[in-house]
Parts: sequence; C-alpha cells; structure tokens
Amino acid sequence: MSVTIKDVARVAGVSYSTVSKALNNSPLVKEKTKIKILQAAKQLGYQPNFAAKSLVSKKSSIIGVVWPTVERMAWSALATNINDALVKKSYNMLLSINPLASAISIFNQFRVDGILVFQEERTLLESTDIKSTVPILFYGESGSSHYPEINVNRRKAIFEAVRYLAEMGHRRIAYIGDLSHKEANQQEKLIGFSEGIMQFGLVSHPDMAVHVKKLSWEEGFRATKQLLQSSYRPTAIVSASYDLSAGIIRAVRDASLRIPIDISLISYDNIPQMAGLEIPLTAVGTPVDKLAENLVEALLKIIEHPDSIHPFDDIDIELNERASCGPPLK
Amino acid sequence: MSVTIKDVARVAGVSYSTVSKALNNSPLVKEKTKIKILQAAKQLGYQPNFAAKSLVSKKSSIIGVVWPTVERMAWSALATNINDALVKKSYNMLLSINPLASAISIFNQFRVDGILVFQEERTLLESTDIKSTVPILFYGESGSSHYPEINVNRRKAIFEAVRYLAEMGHRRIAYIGDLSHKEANQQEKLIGFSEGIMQFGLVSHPDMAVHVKKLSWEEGFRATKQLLQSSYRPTAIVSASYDLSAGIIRAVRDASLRIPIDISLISYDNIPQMAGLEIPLTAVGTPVDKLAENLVEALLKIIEHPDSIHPFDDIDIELNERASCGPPLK
DNA sequence: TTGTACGCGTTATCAG
DNA sequence: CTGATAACGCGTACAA
Repeated sequence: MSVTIKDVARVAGVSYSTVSKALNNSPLVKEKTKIKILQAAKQLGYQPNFAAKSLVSKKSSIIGVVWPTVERMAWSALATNINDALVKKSYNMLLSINPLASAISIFNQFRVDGILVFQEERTLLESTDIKSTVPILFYGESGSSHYPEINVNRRKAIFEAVRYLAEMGHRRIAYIGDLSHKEANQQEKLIGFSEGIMQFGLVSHPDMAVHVKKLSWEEGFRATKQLLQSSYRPTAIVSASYDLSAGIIRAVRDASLRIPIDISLISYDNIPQMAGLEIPLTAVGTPVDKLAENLVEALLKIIEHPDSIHPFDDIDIELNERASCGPPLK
Repeated sequence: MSVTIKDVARVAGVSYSTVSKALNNSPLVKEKTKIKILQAAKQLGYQPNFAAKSLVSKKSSIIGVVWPTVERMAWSALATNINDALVKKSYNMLLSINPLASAISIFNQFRVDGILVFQEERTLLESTDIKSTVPILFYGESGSSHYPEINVNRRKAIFEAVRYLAEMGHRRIAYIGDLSHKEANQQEKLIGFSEGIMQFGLVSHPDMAVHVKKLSWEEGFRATKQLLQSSYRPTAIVSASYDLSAGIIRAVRDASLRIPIDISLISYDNIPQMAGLEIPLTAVGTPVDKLAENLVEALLKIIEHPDSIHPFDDIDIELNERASCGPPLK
C-alpha cells in the first residue's frame, strides 16, 4: 500500500540504492538524477518508513517525554519549549500520558533515542523499579538515584524573592503555597521562604504562611482572602506558582488593594505568561526557555555518552522584574 | 547492544523462531519450553523491537494524537479518557504538539495505525493541504471535507441548557461565552442560545450575552462582574465552558449571591471535574468518557475499512443535573 | 513440537 | 557515479 523507495526507483528508472542515496542527499549522486528521483518521490507521495530506517540505523531521532496528567500552566509552557528546543536539534518529541512504567516500556520498544520524565511527586516511582535501555533524564525528583536528574533550585528561587522584597524595604511578607510536607519540591520552596525571613530578620507571624491544597488559581484566590482577613497585614506576598498568582491578583483587586502600591506580589514560575496577567508579574525561577534548553542539552549529552556519570547542577534561577513589586507604602 | 530474540534463543537453547512463537503466546509451543523461554527473556530484560515488529506486521498498535497547545481543562480530561479507551482496545497513544502538518508527517513516517486530530480553530488547516496515508479522524472542524470528522452538537447542547432553565421557570437568562464569529464551535453555542431564547419566548436584553476573549476563568470572572453590574438582572447563567464557569462561580459568590438560590448556573463541558468545583455544577455536553469512546470507536472503524466513506453522526449530548440550578427566586 | 528460510523498507559496503 | 547485496529484528509459511 504505502510507497517505498523501490516504487520510486522504478518510476525514476534507477536502482533503489541510488534512490536511498539521493534521498539522503549523498554527494555520490549526479545532480541530474537526484532531481529526477526527487520528482518521482514527490509525485508518488513517498514518505520514508521510520521503522525500517531506525531498524538499520539504530536511531529514531525521537525523544519520548513522559507526562503525568498535566493541568498546570507552567508545565504546558515547558512542554512547548522543550518541543521547540528539540526541533532545533532536529529531534522530534512524542508525549505519553501513561503511567511512568508503561510509558517507559513503550518508549523502550520504540527505541527512542532518549526519554525525559516530568516527575512531580516521587511516590509513584519507588514501588515499580524502572528498567530502561534507553537513556533517561528525570526532571524533578527521580526518587531513585539510578538515573540522572535535573532540578531547579526552588529553595534558592524563593529565597531570592524574599531578599528582593526585603531589600526593597518590606518587613511583613506573606507566603502562599503548599505547606504540607508531602512533595519535596513544594517543601523546598517553603524552606527557602523561612530561610529568607530569618536571614533578613523580618517579622514573623503565625498567619504569614497560608496553605493551599493545590497550586490552582481557586486556591490562590481562597488563600488570599483568608490572608487579607487575618490579623497579619503583609505589605508583600510571595506566591508558589503561576496559577496561584492568577487567583491572588483577583483576590487582591477584589479587596480594593492596588498592586504594587498597597501590596507587592512576586511569583515563582518564570514563564512568559507572567507578563500577560492583568498586572505583569515580577517572577523568579528558571525561565522556561532556558530550562527547556538545559534539559534538552543535558539529555543529548547523556545520549552521546550513556555510560559516564552525569552529575548535573541545578539550573540557575533568575528574577525578572515586571510591574508587581514596589516599596512598601510607608 | 539491546537484546534480541536471538539472544533469548541462545540462552534458552532453542531456535529464535521458537522464541518468537513463545513470546506471542502461540499454541504451537510446548508449555515447558514456553516457560523456559519466558524466563530467559525476563532474565535478559528482553524488550521487543517495535520497528522490526511493525516492519513485518505492517501494524504499530499506535494511535497518534495531534494536539494544539494544551491549556484548557476539558481537553486534558479528553486526552486522558482517550488514552484509557485506547489502552482498553490494546492500542497505545502518542501525542504530538507540533503544528498539524508536521505532526501528521511524523505519524505517517511512523506508520501509526491511525491519527486523531484535535482541531479547535480551522484556519490553520486550510492553507496547508494535508497528505496522509494513515487514516485520520478530526475532532472538531476539519475545514476540508477530505477527511472524516466527528463533532459534538454544541448548538443543541446549549439549546437544551436553555430549555432546562426555561422549564424550571427562568425568564431572564444570560449567556457568557465567545461572541465573536471567528470560531465555528463557539458560534454554534451562541446560535443554540439564541434559538433557545426565541423558542421559549424568553426576555431579550442587550446585555444578556457577555463576550469573553478566551475561555479562561479570568474572563469568566470579569464577564460575570460586568454582567452583574449591568441593568439586566438574570436569574440564570449559561456558561460556554468549564474554565469560564470556575471564574463565574467566584464572581457570583463575591457578589454575595448564592447558587442556585439567587442565581442558577449551567455550564457547557460535561466533565467529571464539574462535580469538584466549589458548587457541583449542572452541565451539558457529551460526557468526556463517552466522547472518548466514540472517537476511539470511530477511528478504529476507519482503520478497519479505510476506503469506505464514514459519515459520522454528531455525538449525543447529555445534561447532568448537579447542584447549581433551581427555580428562580420568585 | 521445533527449526529453516524468506521478506518487510532502509542504510551501508563494495564492486562495477 | 551507479547498482547489487548484506544486514537490522522480527513474524510466518513451510519443512523437518
């Protein structure tokens, strides 16, 4: 049914091995015949067969990405950026939203060149022991030390956010985020906040940190209402995620407070969408495009040298000033 | 590097064709040797090579799904459900977030068994003429009539929502959604609303329909504030999407109105998450699980009979009563 | 019940 | 420059 190089060869009146060369732009083919072959190929609507190609070449030019069911904005943005970065390196990205073990199994059978795993919580992994011939890179907590992982330094990011506010003159800073100790990533952020408060000798208060069950805008909204009604009167808020921040803005405005005049807001998750909110948000974290490039680069490095050990540094964080922070009112 | 059936054969002390049979659970192999082979395979960590397999069998057991950049909740839910439905039929799903043309090209080279395209706006498609040997099914507007497509009857869905409210006694109903005529899907919803208003002889008012630029919660929030401040005093709201509704609820509650006592709310997008909102929302639309099953079923039908024409009916809609609608206050 | 041989669509190596 | 031909890993008739 589908057309092969042999069909193309027949139409072009050459042998199929010549077609193969022509299609791969080999210099061993005369320009004229090359053109003839290319025309025949186009005319027949030839599409190379990936399976055959990767069978012989042992390469697929595909990177498999394992994605837990994703709802958060920051992750969508990351996926898009990784895709772009991969295309730039002439790879293609395929996503699987299956459970980790089966996704990895599928990608292994496909003999993709590399696998990138987005891991939010680490609990899943520990039970099932992952077997993979294909190089894997974890983004987030891998849980097992068998595979290389890259993480961003969330602790430092939040710490820097606090520093930024403190240096601006803020003394009463609040934090809205996941206060439970279930997810290591979220815990890191909280620690960063605490460290900042202590380090810069800021005001402490029992209500200064508000817990959210999910990093969603609803929770951000709710938590902010709660915060503003408490006896703590913050002049600035540190938010643990983009989605959270979206809800925070709404709640703050509803309380007829102005950002950044009455209250400053700085958010984790350094994605371009921050600029598109009602108020362009000053944010801290690794810019997604850089993060994506780092991840891709690291993965390609692993692919090229699968055996050597790869101790990846945490990716550097940045603080992007926009319009949501200013000195406290008085 | 990676282990093949030949390696397994050597370890198990049989020929590799026997291994092949054993692995495919053929009855032509003695139980005892089968076990021996299976053990050897596991011990070596054997993973079948997809490329080789699909090369000879002309099947990949993979369905490629083309996804525009994902941000909306309802779509995430749909993807998850399709994945599940596919697994049930022993297929695997792989996602591509590349532009339509290149995604289809990749899937063609992979010789996936079928392609499912999520198409929100149709503008993209019309310029590039899609060529695909692999069967394609469009969900949404394909734009060209070359490929089969399935859609849900959004017009009817919204119409039924209006009917539901009307029969409950509501006379002043508002609509929050995309009022521009750019996207056919959104236009359909608006038409359904207008038809309902006319058919049931309800009150008309210039402010009864509020436009949102995006189907996001922010816009839902904003539009609702606007609606509640206008001179129109609706007793019920019809919302065009889940995300919108989330924002609507917040805005309504902020105005100290109670749902459903002071105001009723019914939403398009029939997804389980509706039940998880602050107020379990009565919703109309095709339940995602059914939608997913329908799509999968239709696609498999096309795969089996690629040549015949497939005029798919719109998928039926359902109205799920939850806790957000009641009779008007007086 | 097991093994042999061939072909799937490519690339790569050699001869011509 | 071009054309045979051998792999690649697997399924499957067919032979043993």
